[in-house]
Amino acid sequence: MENITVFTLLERLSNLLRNEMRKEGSVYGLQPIQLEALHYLSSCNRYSNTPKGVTEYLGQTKGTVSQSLKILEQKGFIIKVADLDDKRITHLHVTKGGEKILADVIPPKVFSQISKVLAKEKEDDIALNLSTLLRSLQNVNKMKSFGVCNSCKHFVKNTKESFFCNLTKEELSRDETLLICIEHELP
Amino acid sequence: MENITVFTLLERLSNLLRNEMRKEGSVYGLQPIQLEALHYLSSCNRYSNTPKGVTEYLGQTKGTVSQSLKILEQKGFIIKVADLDDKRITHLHVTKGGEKILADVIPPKVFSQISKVLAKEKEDDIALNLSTLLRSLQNVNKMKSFGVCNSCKHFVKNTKESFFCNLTKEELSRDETLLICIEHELP
DNA sequence: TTTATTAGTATCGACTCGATACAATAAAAG
DNA sequence: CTTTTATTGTATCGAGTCGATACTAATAAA
Repeated sequence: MENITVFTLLERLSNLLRNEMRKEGSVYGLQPIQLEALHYLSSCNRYSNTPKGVTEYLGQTKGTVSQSLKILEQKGFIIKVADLDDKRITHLHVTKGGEKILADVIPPKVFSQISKVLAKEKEDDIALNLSTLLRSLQNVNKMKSFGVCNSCKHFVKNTKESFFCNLTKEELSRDETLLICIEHELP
Repeated sequence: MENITVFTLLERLSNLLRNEMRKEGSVYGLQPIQLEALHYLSSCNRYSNTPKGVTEYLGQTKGTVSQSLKILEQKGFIIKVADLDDKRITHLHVTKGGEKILADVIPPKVFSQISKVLAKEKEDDIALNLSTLLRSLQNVNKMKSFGVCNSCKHFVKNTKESFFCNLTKEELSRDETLLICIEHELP
């Protein structure tokens, strides 16, 4: 057993990841944080694809996020759509161009090759452990969980094809139930 | 089993870590990257405590690292010592002040509290998995391993208290064998 | 001795990020 | 129904990151 702490290991993995993101993103003139924002927007639901959502997910100030989103918009990777009910809210949609870049860049090549080196069970085991670690940190920190819709305590499955959110009191499509939600809470 | 990839989980943990480092470091006017450099310097051996070592460990360009080190020196957290044999080389030593800050900041509070939430075995399990992941990524990337001296293929244990490096052909103290080495290679 | 290579610094421009200030809208309080 | 407060988002500033480039000094190789 190596006597390296979970923290130190995570610190090193974190650097590796960030450097790789920088390398991949630079091809398209995107910074790591911009790629992460784009990645989030491509996998969150209609309650979460706002500047506020990105802000809370990335843990930065709204001013900072506003700038990053401005650049993503200028480059044509997202478009802003005003909310119909609340005029303060802007929804951010990833464009075809944005999706294309994400498909090329996420996950970075170094990470996608891991599957070839590690056994499937081992990879699942790692994912499970990382998941446990993340949940623990979120609990200690009293942070939002940002889980997928169908694992939320507000999620209701009426029939095989009818889904409902008890918080927003709205119907949900099948695809939507697989997306990240800003209001997610574990049962 | 959640269908979130290892990459995505690591991305989120990485953000959490970085934000926490920023928060902790800001108390002392230090940026995340500066804390990481200081952390590395406090746990590496005499072959590795150079600007070059920090550069390779953090995966950045030497110009960038040179700037960060300049700030750490100005703040009195490290001192520069010229190498006796090779006049191009500078060794970086963490000062008492630097050690003090590290003890306060590393690991960030959020991470040290994890031990209270998770069982010891679970934490060890996570560390083992992270370690496997890191080694795999380093292999695929053909990166340096930056392991501790006594797990290196150049390490020789003569007697119970006599240690030797077959690469540098030098004697090693007991304490040194527990430090990170830039020349580390797995057997 | 000449020519690479290595270790490190200095400077520049594009970008991040927190802080602050601000505008617009919505919700709550009176 | 008006006033106050909270929420959502943008704009601007300064300190700092980071890669690129150019540079110096010292060592190693030809």
